[in-house]
Amino acid sequence: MRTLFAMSRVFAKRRESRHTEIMTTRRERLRAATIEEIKAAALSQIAEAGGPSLSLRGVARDIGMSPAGLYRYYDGRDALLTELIADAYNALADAVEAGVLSSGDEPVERFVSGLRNYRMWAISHPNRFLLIYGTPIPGYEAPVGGPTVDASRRVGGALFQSGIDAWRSGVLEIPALGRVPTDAERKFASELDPDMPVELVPAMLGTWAHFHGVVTLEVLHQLNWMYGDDTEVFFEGEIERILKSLGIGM
Amino acid sequence: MRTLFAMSRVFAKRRESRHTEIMTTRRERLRAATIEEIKAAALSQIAEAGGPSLSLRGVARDIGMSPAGLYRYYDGRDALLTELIADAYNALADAVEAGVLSSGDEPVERFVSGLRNYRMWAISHPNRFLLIYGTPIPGYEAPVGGPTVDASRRVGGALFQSGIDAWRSGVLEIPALGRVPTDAERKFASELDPDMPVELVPAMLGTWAHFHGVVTLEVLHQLNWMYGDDTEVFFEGEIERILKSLGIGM
DNA sequence: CCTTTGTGCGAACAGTGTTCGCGGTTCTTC
DNA sequence: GAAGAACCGCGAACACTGTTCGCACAAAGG
Repeated sequence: MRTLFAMSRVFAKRRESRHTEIMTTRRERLRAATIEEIKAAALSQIAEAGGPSLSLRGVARDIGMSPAGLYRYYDGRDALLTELIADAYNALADAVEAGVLSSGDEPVERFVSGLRNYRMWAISHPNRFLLIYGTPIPGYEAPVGGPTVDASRRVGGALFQSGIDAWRSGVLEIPALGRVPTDAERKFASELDPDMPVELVPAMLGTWAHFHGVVTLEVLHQLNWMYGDDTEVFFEGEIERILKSLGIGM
Repeated sequence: MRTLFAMSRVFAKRRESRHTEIMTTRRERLRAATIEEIKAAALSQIAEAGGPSLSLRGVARDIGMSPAGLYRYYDGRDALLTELIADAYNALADAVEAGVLSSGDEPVERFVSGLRNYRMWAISHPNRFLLIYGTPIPGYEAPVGGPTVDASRRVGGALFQSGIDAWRSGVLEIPALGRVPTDAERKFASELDPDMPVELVPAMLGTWAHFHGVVTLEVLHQLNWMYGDDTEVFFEGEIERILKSLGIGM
């Protein structure tokens, strides 16, 4: 045991001497491992009983640590939640991006594949989905400049990007906006692509709201009275209606 | 004071002797008043800090009662929540129905008015809205045959009814369903109106999902990065897009 | 008038998040 | 290599939560 400790220290020192930037001392490695263990336990607890019933003492029991000890890693329950929320956003964004990328060259198909992965991730991780798009945790409030806001943008970004790609292919018919575009809409559109019609921005946001509503109702089992456990048939129908409203007849 | 009590007892006795069905003894009246007080305190607490942080001891403090005393009125926190959830469903249904009824004779206008009131109620009572359409409360589970399921049907019923009225007026153009209708969809349609096309059922559910998604994102402030505090302009735009997808060009 | 029923409360139990101060380990610096 | 700083983990405690139990009292019914 002691020799092992000594060896790892030697390795750490060696690395440290080579490039002081990425130095991994023994403590730092253990710390990283502990953090992973904490997050894994918390995630498992959330998956089982939902985000609001995440218990610090519970994860402490799971990993065999005293509740007070956890405070060396997270400054309370809210801090742990903040990280888990950011992770959830990122995981959802990853799923969407993966769907877009892994699905041929046809832009509309890629777009639809992104939507499908959005849904699949939500259905597969309902409690994590509700962590980011459900009722905010009581005491919790997202840090204004924190990691959650960046991560939440990634989700919208991935969807927007594939939507714009679909528009670039020329198959979308965005109907005229029945009102004056907002300054923010105009700014957002011109920053993304100067040639983009402003109407595309509210159309994409509305599309997101539409299928997000479907997914939310699915996750909360609010459609089961009509479709039982097979709500996917409804989701696929809504995909078609969404595409039609974007001027795409499949 | 004593005379007043005596009088009310006389009245109670008299009523009881006349028709024993609807008897309001002194105790029953006091009990009803206490229940109202409890619910009011709980509602105020929810409005302030959200449903999950509803505290039994808190409402006990607010109304000047011991925590244990509350158990004479509600069999624990979940029972109180069940009633508040049912109330919230009913209040939302009332709002939708009021919107439909108070808005002229034109069916589409009535329908849209229902949607607008759905949104308005949600924006005005965000925490009650999240009580019914947000993350379920940790320990809580809706009683299978309880009052919450009936109340939740009322919301859908009001929306469906006004949607069907709009269809009856002949202005809706429901696009063909790209799949075989579900048995449940067929049954539901034929029970509501034998002449109704089956496609109307998923179309109405999808419409609900669409604007429900918008409202949910509004309530959770998930659209503020684009529209600031004025998300109504976006909602109204989505109303138009919804109508267009139902074949109605405003 | 006496009994039954309903009502309210204090105390207690098990659970929670969080803070504090103490030992012991690990790293850093001289 | 030794001294000092930084970090880690824990037990105890505090304030809070929902819930249960038994006891006292008021109201209702015979």
